[in-house]
Amino acid sequence: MLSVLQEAKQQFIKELKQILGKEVSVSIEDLEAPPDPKLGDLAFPCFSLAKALKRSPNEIAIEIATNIAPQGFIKKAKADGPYVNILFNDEVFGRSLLESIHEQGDAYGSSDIGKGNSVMVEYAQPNTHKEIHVGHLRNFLAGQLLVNVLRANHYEVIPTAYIGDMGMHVAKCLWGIKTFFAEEEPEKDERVAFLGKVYVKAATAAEENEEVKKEMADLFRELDELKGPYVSLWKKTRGWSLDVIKAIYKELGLTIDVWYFESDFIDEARKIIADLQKKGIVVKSEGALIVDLEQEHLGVNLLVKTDGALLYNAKDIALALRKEEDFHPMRSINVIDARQTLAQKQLVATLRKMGFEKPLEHLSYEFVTTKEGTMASRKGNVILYEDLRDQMIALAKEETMKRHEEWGEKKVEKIARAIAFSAMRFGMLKQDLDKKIIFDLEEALSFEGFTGPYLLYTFARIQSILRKAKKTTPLRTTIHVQAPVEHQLLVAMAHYPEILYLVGQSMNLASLTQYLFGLCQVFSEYYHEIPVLTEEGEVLQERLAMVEAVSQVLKNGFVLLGMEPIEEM
RNA sequence: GCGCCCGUAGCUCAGUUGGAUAGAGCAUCAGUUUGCGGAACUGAAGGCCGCACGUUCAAGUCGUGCCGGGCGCACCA
Repeated sequence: MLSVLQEAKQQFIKELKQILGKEVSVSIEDLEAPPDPKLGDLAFPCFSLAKALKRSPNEIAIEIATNIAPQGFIKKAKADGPYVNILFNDEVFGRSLLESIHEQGDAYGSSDIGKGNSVMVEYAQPNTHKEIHVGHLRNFLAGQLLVNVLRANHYEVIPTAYIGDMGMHVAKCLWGIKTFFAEEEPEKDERVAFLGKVYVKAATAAEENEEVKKEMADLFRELDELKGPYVSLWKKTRGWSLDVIKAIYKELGLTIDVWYFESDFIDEARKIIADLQKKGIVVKSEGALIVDLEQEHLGVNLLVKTDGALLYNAKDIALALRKEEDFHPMRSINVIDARQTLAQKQLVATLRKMGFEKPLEHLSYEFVTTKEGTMASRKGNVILYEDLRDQMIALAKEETMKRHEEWGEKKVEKIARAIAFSAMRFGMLKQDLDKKIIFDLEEALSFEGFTGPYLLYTFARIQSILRKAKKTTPLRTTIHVQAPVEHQLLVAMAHYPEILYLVGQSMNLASLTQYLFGLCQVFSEYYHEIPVLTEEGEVLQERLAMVEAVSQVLKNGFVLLGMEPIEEM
């Protein structure tokens, strides 16, 4: 189904084709948006035509503009230098758009592009025995946004978590418990904090003492085979972590359907490696087992350590094969930290050597640092997710109570949570994935400007208007635009389907937040300039229809971002 | 040393995949409320788009080289 904007574009293209004849080809992709809305709604640059026709682009533009008849979506065409700019007929364009938004409702903006395509998205990959910090948050939220956007484009998405429940970090932690805290049994809500504390102590002990390191490595090898005295402690502490991870996924709205655990791939990985050794793909080098990828300029893929312990890369091979076996996804996207780009390439190259040709896509994102530098559990400068969340909720509560002294505690709590989570989500998603986030608490706690709460506020004001109007009269979809800002608002809403489509294709997630912020800005301007409730009759109804449409578009965007569209705040 | 990413306003970032006069937020200054919610709006100020060549009608955007920052490159995950 075509969006209204596409229909308008098609009409423009059709007219262009009629004027230009068959000797030159023009397509929808040639159309642009003019830099200044005053210039028009769509622009057609004549440069490439100038070359083909050997005439000046300005001349061509004038000729085209004079030959375009005002009809349908097109109110006027004019030549501005080498561009043909057209203005929309607000009555036709506005009515089609408002009808389209009203009819499609929650589905407005979605496309069918992904129909019949399955996509596996792996994105929530924390380790057990460690605390969740703001770095994980970027991964969780970006991954979930990708899932939501792909689903809105009707891809059949399989959201997948991969939990690092086995590895050196686990061994270190268990060693730490046995060595320093054998007697301690933490309270239920302090279990993971306890594991974090143990990890730091164990990690420093390992750095200071070679003997300790050896003990840990021995422990790891035993654990790796799921044997020995530590298995029961591993199971218990692993359970502690999983409880917390699941709770956090739930409160962040992660819709994980498939759970994979690193510990499940140990046997498979060993079998695969043995098989690859026979085939000569895996070879022994410096005592370790590797795949030589020098020819691909990817160094060596180290799979098994000299002491026989499996490395992460080895289990990743098994994971990739298992995904294929379980789901046969047409595409497979891994949302992983940019620091693992080489490892991801090595994985793909190794799989190719094995005859597994399906490419894995790596949606890479830069990590989150503090002003002081990289966060590391050992350095003790990590900003824990739960601390951030609690601070944001506390601040949101304070601000909410300031504004609504009459509200009860329960209501304040509910609204404050929505505000705090919107700030957190938006803050993590508003920036391009390939830019580092230098985490600044003060900035994170800001609720003004380009922030989640600003969007919620805009939405809440819309709801306030709609509540007061009580919708006693049926909504009209005719429109008589009087001010430029009304026209701008229509155009902005019309762009939503295109944005959603492009975000799905390019995985440029931040552009969705940019778009929604821009829409809110235009609406805020409208809000200050155009009265609604003081109007009567048809004008009132038309403006309510407009406001309701904005409400719908914003709501659709909020759902994708995981922001709760609250009625008041 | 090799590879990848980043460099745009004081700070944090956009820039429609090569198009018109480079835009937002924060901070600063000056305004707007007995009109639907001031978590808002309007305006001002603020730019050798890291530097230099090149490609072409056109470069913040593409190519090459340099400078600066980050990350990765064999037993961590």
